[in-house]
Amino acid sequence: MGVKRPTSFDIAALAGVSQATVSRALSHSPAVSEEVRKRVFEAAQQLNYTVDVNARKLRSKKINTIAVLISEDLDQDNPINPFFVPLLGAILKYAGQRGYDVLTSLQQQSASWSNDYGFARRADGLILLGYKDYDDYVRKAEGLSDIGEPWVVWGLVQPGAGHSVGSDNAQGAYEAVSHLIRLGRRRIAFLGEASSSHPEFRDRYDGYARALRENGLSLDDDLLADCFISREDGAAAVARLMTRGAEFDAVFATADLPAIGAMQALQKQGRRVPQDVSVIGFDDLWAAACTTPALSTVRQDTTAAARALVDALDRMIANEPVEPVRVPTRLIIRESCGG
Amino acid sequence: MGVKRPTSFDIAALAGVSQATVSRALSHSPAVSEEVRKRVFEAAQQLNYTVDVNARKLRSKKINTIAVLISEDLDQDNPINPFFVPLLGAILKYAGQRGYDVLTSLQQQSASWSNDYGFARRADGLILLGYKDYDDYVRKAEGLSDIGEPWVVWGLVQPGAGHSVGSDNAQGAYEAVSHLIRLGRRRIAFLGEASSSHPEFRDRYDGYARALRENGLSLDDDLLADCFISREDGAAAVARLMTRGAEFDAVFATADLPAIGAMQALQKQGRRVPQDVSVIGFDDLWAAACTTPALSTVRQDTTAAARALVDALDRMIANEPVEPVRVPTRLIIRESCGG
DNA sequence: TTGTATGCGTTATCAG
DNA sequence: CTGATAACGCATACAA
Repeated sequence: MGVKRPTSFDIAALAGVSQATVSRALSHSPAVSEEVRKRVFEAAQQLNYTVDVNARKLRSKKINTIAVLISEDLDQDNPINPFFVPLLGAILKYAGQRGYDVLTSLQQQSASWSNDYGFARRADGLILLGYKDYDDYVRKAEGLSDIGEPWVVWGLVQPGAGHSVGSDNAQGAYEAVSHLIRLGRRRIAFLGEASSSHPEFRDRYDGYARALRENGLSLDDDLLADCFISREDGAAAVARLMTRGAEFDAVFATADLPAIGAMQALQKQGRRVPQDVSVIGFDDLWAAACTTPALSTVRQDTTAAARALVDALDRMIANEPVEPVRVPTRLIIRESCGG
Repeated sequence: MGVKRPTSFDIAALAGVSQATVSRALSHSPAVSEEVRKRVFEAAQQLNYTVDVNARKLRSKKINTIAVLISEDLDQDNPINPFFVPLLGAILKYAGQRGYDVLTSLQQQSASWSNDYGFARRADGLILLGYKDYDDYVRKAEGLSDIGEPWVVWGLVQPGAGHSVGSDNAQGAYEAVSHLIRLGRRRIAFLGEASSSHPEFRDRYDGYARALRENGLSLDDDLLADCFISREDGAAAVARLMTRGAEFDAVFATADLPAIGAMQALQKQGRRVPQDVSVIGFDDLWAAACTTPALSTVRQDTTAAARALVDALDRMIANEPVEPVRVPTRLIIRESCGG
């Protein structure tokens, strides 16, 4: 408690060198003799010294901190999109390896990305997870551009926009739906927002549509059910399909949460999964393996995503050019699609 | 990019006051006239000024930052204990409300809590989530005491140890097992580590034992199956019980993850849940509502937990006395226990 | 209520 | 390779 922290001057005195030399030695500057470096480290250890990061950050240009801003308010049960959880974990891990501290903040979706984290020199750059729709995204992005701090956003991948990193949504959906067709399914419902205001979901819809087309199946609007990322929405969407008398033998959902809701709704209506209806989701939440039947899904690679995000941000911080990244997905076959 | 950040001197010049006055005005010091405060805020807004947090942290004693250290390596599928996720979310939210920044870090369980975060004046205090066992805990705690930085740990509640905040594990378990007995279950298996090296689980075991005792049921070692917090462990534990021919009509697991694994293993062996075997878990992960049947469980109140953790830490930082906190749990009845 | 002066603990720029 | 010395941007004791 009361013990005063030692400063680099204390180390200098103990090691018999100047304070400047201590600083150099501790930051592994090449311009310091092995002999002196050793003395400094020993003194530091002896006094239990560590650098005051605040002084360092004040003085140096780079701050070695990344801020992760997560938009919350997904729904009641899931204040944050569960997919973000392993993604955040991967970011924490990889950023840590790269020597970055990570500040994490939950934000109301309505809040501006730039308000809290702009300008304060808290972080060198921002990683953004989640936005409500494309308009919301654009508005927030503009706020960020104004403050000039580097940022990357997870989700949509825009050609030419280096700050965009996302899964290969179209391809992932294409593979999932192709698999369903290969299993003999012909009437495949699509659960999700296909509107252009949700580009990621739109991409998944495009993959869905392409798979149908290439297999000579026609698109049927009766099989489209709008829903957002929640179990309740998925259940409601399936209920709507059934109420309107749509016939379907498979469901492709744009996220695992609605897929799980869909399975539960189907089972409640006495339709067996996968015998009567195949179900495939998107994300591969860990809970996907806990449902009965276990959920087949399109896995998003959170490790690769985290690397891409942090690397992109790191390059932007260093003022290097950055390309948008599209992270490959992988189809995970469990029980819910039957084979 | 290249635009230089304005400093408080720039604001001072624009507002026609001294830098010190700017500082006072912006930190809402009472000793500044309304008139001047207004001018300062206008100037700040005009120049898009925000305080450099690093300079502030260097200069002032308190740095308004909390570090959350999460021990990882739970198992392959779950690099971090899923229960920590909503807890972290609640901490981020509440700490944000209280004006704290939050640094989050994943650590190998083997790592020392103090190594990275001690001394560097990154944070005013530490919140610790997860430790391997009691020995591990003690070792880490000692390291922390050495550095003298305030810390609180989630988990066990030690009388007199203000840095300990946890659920009322014994009571939660007691209520769950009592409920099973009320449903007519008589042979209730306990899944978890009951050893004294895992105090939280030991408390849950004590609650289990008390419920049996008070209802005239005897403890039977045949119904105890060691397992840690993972689906695989839960499944394996049930398999062991069955292999050794133990008869049981209910399972109480010390966490949802093994409870889910147990359900899956039971179903795979053709035993119906809840008709043949009731199952209750502990935590109330969101995934508990996604299983079939939906999992009954003892909910840990992450919101209250987060408040308790942050409040305790806040008091320690302010050098005020702190009492250990035991957060109440709530039994959530779903389908897996049948009633 | 406001201004002046000082220092927080580093890193960076110069000399030597 | 090392040592003075000057910032970094703010908060605060003290004086007015």
